[in-house]
Amino acid sequence: MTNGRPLQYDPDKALHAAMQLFWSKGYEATSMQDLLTAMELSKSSLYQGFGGKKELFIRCLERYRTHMYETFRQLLDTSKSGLKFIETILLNSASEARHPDHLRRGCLLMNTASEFAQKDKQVAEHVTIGFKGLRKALKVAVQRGQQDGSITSDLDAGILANYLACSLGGIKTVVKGGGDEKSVKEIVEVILKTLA
Amino acid sequence: MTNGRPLQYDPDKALHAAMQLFWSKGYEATSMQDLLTAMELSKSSLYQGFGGKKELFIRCLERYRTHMYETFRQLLDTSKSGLKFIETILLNSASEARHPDHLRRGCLLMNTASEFAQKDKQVAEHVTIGFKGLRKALKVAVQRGQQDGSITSDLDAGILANYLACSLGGIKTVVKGGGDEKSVKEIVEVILKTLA
DNA sequence: CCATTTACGGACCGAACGGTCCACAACCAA
DNA sequence: TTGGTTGTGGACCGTTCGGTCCGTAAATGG
Repeated sequence: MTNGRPLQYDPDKALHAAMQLFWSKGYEATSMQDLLTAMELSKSSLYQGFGGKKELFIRCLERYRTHMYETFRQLLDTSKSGLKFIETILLNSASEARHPDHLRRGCLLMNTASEFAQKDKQVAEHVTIGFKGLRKALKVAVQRGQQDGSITSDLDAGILANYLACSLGGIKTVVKGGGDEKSVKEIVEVILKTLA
Repeated sequence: MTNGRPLQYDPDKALHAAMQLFWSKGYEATSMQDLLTAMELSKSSLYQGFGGKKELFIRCLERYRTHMYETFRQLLDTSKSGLKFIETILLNSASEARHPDHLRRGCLLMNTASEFAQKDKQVAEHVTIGFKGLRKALKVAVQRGQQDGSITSDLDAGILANYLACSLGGIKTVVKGGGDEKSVKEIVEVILKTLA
């Protein structure tokens, strides 16, 4: 019972650092050493506090997901219209094209889906959950757009949300593949035209 | 000068096997052992014949790219219209959704862009070349579609080609993220509607 | 001040990694 | 048959991987 030596690191900060690293480098390419350095804790502390590499990674996925939802929610609340919200998100992804390499890192969820969602049931499940939440968030935005008239009601909100999730993934891919910002912005325009 | 012992393996077959493996597992997750087994040759032969892991990988990228172009060219030649060609490509990607995990592997070029194009200049260059070729092929198809009337001429062919490359990448991502075929087909419909 | 509890640093582990090297095998020309 | 040339199998290399373990540090309650 009761307390022993207190933690010498901030678990939240450490988790954040780990997430950033996984996000930039991917799972396989991130070594325990990398993590220890970035998280500023010792190996024993990492294993004690987070279990191991995979467990840590999954916690990073959860954190990323949660943060993403929260960001979307806030952004939607402060957006003039549903369409404007979506435009902001798409253009935000597009703007990564002019970032330096290490910041042109896409979306952790999609990267993970691409890297090894197929190989690990547990990870795949978390990716699926994340995608589902993304589509849900987009659907809410589309519905709001359909209500405020900024988005066509000719198409089902769920389908449009899926379409947008797909487009978002495509943009991330194009940017990672070296697409310049101008091209990506042109693509965004086409996508937005589809919604209007 | 002249000949010594003849090769005991088929270089083309071996390269093909390596490509399949990299395609399924990604670069980092594919070990030399995996490659030796799949290519059915010895370590020395691999180093002698292909240089090393990275060199081999790049040759796989080249092979993939070439094969992709060839496939597209043939398909376009036998397609009723530009739009039909694009529909075929998109639906083909969508159909991966019902494949078993190890065959739901997306596109080697895009996977590579996602995995580590940022980390290696040489690889990044090959990815860029591959993307450029893909966009070019799509542009040709769009132009044919605009000529035969199956695709709108309201939008620039180059922009539409970029949009399609993006959409293709998005579909691959969605499928990898566990999207079911029905949803993906609905997405394809929206994309096709944009073109018409 | 001591017992207990928890966290930490770092030595250590076996396995796997990509890569090198060399003795030997298999072919050709002379 | 022999010398030159190329390919092959496998031992071997140092490094790094993720992970374990233990002695010690730092806190608490009695």
